[in-house]
Amino acid sequence: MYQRKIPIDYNCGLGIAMEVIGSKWKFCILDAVSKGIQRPKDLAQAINGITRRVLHQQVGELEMHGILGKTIYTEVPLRVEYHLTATGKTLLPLIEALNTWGLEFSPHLRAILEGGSSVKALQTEEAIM
Amino acid sequence: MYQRKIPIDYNCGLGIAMEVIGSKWKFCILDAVSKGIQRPKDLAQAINGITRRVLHQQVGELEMHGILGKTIYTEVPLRVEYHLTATGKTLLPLIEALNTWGLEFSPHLRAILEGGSSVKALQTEEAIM
DNA sequence: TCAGTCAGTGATAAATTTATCACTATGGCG
DNA sequence: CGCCATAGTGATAAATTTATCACTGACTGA
Repeated sequence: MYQRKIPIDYNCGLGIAMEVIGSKWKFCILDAVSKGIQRPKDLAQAINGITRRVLHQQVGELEMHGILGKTIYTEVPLRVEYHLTATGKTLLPLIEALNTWGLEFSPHLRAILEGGSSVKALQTEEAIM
Repeated sequence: MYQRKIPIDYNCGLGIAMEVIGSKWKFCILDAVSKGIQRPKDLAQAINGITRRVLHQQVGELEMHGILGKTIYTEVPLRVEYHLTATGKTLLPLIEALNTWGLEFSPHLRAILEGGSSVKALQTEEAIM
């Protein structure tokens, strides 16, 4: 794994949370696992846009951080399943809340980024006094 | 601002949320602003480790996304204040929750990353069946 | 004029995260 | 053996985010 050069601030809860779950795919992975999708192959199919390589990287970090657990069944063909640990389960409400917020905010972001001339309500509030 | 090459998925709430608040400093900035620290200079002092340049970048994005509003007082010396918009305020509970979670998780992360030989409870659960 | 405060910008480098592509390894099965 | 499916790794490039450093600009007051 990548060896950090800038140290983590263990006193900033937000920083810690970001370190553990703040990446492009981790939320999605946890969400999928919580819904019963447990095998790498299925995860890769279920999560739109992720590649096997990246999935492994992210899952590996989640496992290392104690958010996901891994079970290897020595069947043929090989079967591997990931599951949320107790710690991992404490994240679910946060994920759900963030997802909900994001979906609500989505149209605004789209309007802002795509030069929405229609939606102006939430646009930059800038005032000169 | 940086021009994305990989497009955003507007259907993934988590992705949207990450786009808007998922960065090293944004949470901290919002937290500070919500506590009444509103001027750039004060924010730069209050947030440990951030530089003026980066602060401006991040604040600018938050403003563009409609999370922060900006008021310019044409006094001397110039005074600028940022404040949470209505949308921004909807983020506060999430920030609080993430911060709390992070602080609770902090010791585990530290133990894991710093080769903790003492704390083993939450370590990788890997089983072979 | 010169230093001092405050807010901000431009160019660029460094750090970090994600993505690509080509591989290895195990075992079943025709 | 050759080919399938599964899970995984190594090397490296590309994308993205953060950091550095030197600036501009407006204004005050000595």
